[in-house]
Amino acid sequence: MTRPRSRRGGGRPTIADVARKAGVGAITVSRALREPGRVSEDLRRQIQAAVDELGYVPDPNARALASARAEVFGVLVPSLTNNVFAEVVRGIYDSLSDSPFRIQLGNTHYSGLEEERLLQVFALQRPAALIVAGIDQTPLSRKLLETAGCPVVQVMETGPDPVDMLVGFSHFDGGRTATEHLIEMGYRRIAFIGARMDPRSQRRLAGYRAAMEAAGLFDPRLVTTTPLLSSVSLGRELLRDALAKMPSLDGVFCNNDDIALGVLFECRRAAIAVPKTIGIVGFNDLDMMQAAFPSVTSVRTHRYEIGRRAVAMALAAIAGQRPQQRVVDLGFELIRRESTAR
Amino acid sequence: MTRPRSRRGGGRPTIADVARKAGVGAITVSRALREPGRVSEDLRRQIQAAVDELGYVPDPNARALASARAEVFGVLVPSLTNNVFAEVVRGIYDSLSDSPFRIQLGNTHYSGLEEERLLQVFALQRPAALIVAGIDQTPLSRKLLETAGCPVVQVMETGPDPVDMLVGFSHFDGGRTATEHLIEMGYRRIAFIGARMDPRSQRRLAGYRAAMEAAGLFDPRLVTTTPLLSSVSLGRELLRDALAKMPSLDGVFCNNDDIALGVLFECRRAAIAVPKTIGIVGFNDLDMMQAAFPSVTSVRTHRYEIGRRAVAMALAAIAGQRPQQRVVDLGFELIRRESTAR
DNA sequence: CCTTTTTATGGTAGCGCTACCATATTTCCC
DNA sequence: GGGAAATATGGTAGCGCTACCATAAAAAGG
Repeated sequence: MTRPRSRRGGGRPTIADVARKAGVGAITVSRALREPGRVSEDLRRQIQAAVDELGYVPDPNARALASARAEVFGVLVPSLTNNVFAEVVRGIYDSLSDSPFRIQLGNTHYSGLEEERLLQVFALQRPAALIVAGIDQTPLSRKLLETAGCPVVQVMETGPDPVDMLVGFSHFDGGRTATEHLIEMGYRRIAFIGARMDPRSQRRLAGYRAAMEAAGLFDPRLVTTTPLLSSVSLGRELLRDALAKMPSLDGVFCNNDDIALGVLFECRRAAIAVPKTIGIVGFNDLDMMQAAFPSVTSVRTHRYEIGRRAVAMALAAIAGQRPQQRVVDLGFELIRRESTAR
Repeated sequence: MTRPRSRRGGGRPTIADVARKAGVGAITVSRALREPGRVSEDLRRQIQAAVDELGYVPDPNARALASARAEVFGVLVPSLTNNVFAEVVRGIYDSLSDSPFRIQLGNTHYSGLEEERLLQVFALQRPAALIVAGIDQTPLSRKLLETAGCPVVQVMETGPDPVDMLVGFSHFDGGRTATEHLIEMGYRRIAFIGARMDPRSQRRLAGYRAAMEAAGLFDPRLVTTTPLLSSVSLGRELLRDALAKMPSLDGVFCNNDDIALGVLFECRRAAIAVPKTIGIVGFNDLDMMQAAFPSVTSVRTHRYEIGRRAVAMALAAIAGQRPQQRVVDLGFELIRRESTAR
């Protein structure tokens, strides 16, 4: 006579096994595990003993089906290889590693359509929370987020109109601050060089432009952009392009640190003195900016902290707490280094 | 009178709705979606029409519960910010984006214990396949992989005894080839500099040592390592340490490209000529190695391809095909550049 | 002391899907 | 043309868990 239970399953103990062993109902086991406060001290101990003895672990799939809510955070980022998002994701992972929540990571490849597709897939799982990069969702994506029925945290930016919650900083201000620093250090013909001109890069460019116009220095020929993905090599090429258009440029604000490093290498290869002839500012302040020779001025952003804060806000919302502030601006810092020390 | 169905669910159409609309049994709908070949052309069309009209999408949680198998690939990597693993993960994501499989990503932080913990969590979901970095699992991890009941692909290395399948290359050979290149170019007091000495780095070091000993050049004072995580800044520090121990060194084989870049920057800062006074070789050949000035010789590894191949092998195994080869060596290439062109 | 409210526990009925088996229906073969 | 084998479809019974409601026991209130 074979035991009828676990006909297909791998024979793992189920909640019924625990209930039998502890001499209680299955539902009480379920409660003891999820809401210990609602079960008497006595039974709780008995149940815990049975759980330990059998090595019972709840099946996440059964749980998700029965409760129509999976213990999953959906996370959507535009890139997995870009160090910036890798840091945000790391902050999210670290913050969730001690919680029961798993992470469902999606890569939108900077595509709104792909973001819509992934949000649709993610919604099927009824996630406990959604974390998405940026605030420029398509109308459909925004509707999907609004109707997801779970806390939503947009990250990396600030803005006036979050779907639910928002953690980040102002890319416009970052771009303006970087440019003002170059102006302050005496540079005048300051170029903007940017690859992968996503909305955040566009706002950095807008900040650059605002600073340049305020100083009466703006000239459209100073701006060199491309939709290609950022890379160090691309930074080299873009500086060559920028110099071809405007041989007299004396400063560069780079969209990000990869580009800045490429610009630095190209300057050295072309024997252009940094910071004497050309000043360079990057964005994000990756570790290598500090190590470079000359070290490179950059706008430090708090990417890891953005990930952590996003999770903290989502967890609070799941626990039913309304946040003090739905929009958190974590700011940035200009780190002055040799590349602009004229 | 309220409709009893979708008591808790969000009112999404279920397989029963589709079956009713198409005038068939629920199980036939299920089959039409999963094994179209087993359902007649006629019904398939009817069912497809009903699916389209209702916008039906199967519930992954219900599917996982009923079939005791989730459409999930578990992926375990030691780091999310290390570009090397980010590329592997990108290859995995890209290969799975058109499949029904989701990805469950875990970060072991280079810890065997954490790997065990994550494997235990992942196993609960009964994933369709597991992809793990490295071949140095703890005995418990190895047992968990063997009893997971799904295809397992270890990646990043080659080796004699895979749990199931294996895609990668020989780090020992990579280290030896890099070192032999330096010897061939006339360098003699060649240092090894390495951070985060995980098993793969250890094997690169072993390859270095083999090449040095074969040439009668090995000296333990040439080896500088640290368990700290790799970074460009750390590369600078380690070169200083290495020079303090052995001021006459004339070549450096670096554990990875971040370290190599740090070494390059430190050389420039200390006005040490590269490649004249010191030759530098990195490992992985990140884009920036080509862009650097001077450009840096490195061992190119096929990280994205490793991810793609791992998925291809896993999918084949899921489809019931026994692989031609359980171990795939994707090799590497030494890319010679200015940093060793004495 | 007898209601009314609260607290603690359990039973039942699914969540939406698929494994398993049963039942036609068709095709094949000698 | 009759029986075996293959093909096509459906019914039933769960997968392991939790929402919902019911009930019993204890606490509170007058």
